Amino acid sequence: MTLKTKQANSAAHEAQKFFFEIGMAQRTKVGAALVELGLSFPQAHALRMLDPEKPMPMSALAERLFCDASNVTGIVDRLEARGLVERGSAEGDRRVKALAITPAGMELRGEVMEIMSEPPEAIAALSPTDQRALRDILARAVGLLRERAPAER
Amino acid sequence: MTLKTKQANSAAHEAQKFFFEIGMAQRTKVGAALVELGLSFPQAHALRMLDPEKPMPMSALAERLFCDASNVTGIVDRLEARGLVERGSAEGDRRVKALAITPAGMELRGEVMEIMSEPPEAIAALSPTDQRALRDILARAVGLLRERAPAER
DNA sequence: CCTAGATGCTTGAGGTTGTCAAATACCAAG
DNA sequence: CTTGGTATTTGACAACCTCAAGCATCTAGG
Repeated sequence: MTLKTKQANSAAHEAQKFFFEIGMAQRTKVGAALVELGLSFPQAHALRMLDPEKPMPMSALAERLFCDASNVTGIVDRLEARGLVERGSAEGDRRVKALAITPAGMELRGEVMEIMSEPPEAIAALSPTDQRALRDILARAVGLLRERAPAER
Repeated sequence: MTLKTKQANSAAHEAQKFFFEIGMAQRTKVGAALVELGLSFPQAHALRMLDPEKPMPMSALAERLFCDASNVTGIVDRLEARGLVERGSAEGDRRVKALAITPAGMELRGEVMEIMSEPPEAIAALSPTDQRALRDILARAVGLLRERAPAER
């Protein structure tokens, strides 16, 4: 412990190093693909989070985006200006705006989903066996996380 | 293919879904820890990329940050204003600024490294066996990537 | 030497994201 | 009807980011 610095717990730390590197590369790739669509990362994320089935209040979107409600105003402004999203009125409470995706928005949203679900090159390069193993391990990881912190709110 | 949509290649795609989710959570956690240090993500990243041994030109940092050189000017301005970094002069070419980390910068850099090398909760929650397996698979992934694209510049 | 082009960095304009505090409009309970 | 809470917007301010233009400096051709 004193000589070898941190030998213990090193598997998770090394994994994190690679995880981070792959994530960085992916972020760059995705970012480039999004500019092609004329979308910034937050805009794309907002489009992803919106429910095609049911309109959603601004506040709900802010929560999903982990940012201030006043920030969402601007993001939605730009999306609405391009006709991708509409601010409707919610029934029962005239304060809340019901965010709905327009057909044009759905179209773009589809492309965004495709871009962002595309696996990073590093993962795509793995053997099918490794890919399955990776998926299973990551599935376990998020599973463990969810069962450990279920009462987060 | 027509009925089941995309069944093929789904392992990598599912893996990517989990990968993205873990990455998002980690980004939030790291971001929060960085504000504690009074650092933004780009600033922390810059600090990480600087070489403690050898001063580095602005352009080199811009490359590592994947952004425009003019952007680096501002980021370094703020780091320098806090005494974390110094713009020295490079020998041989009076145009280039040699970026060096100050002792205070090294201190903060250490904390940043620690924060960012901390594995996401999801990964930390895995069994040691899974952690090792994950590390090995990710190591193979970045290895494959590097050997496939060695002549990137 | 000296001049033309290339290179490293900064500056300025302009846009998006982000936060906070204050304003507005509305709901809901006393 | 008044009082307090909630949803959204606005305005001020800061950071990040890109592009185009500018400045100083280097380098190569004549």
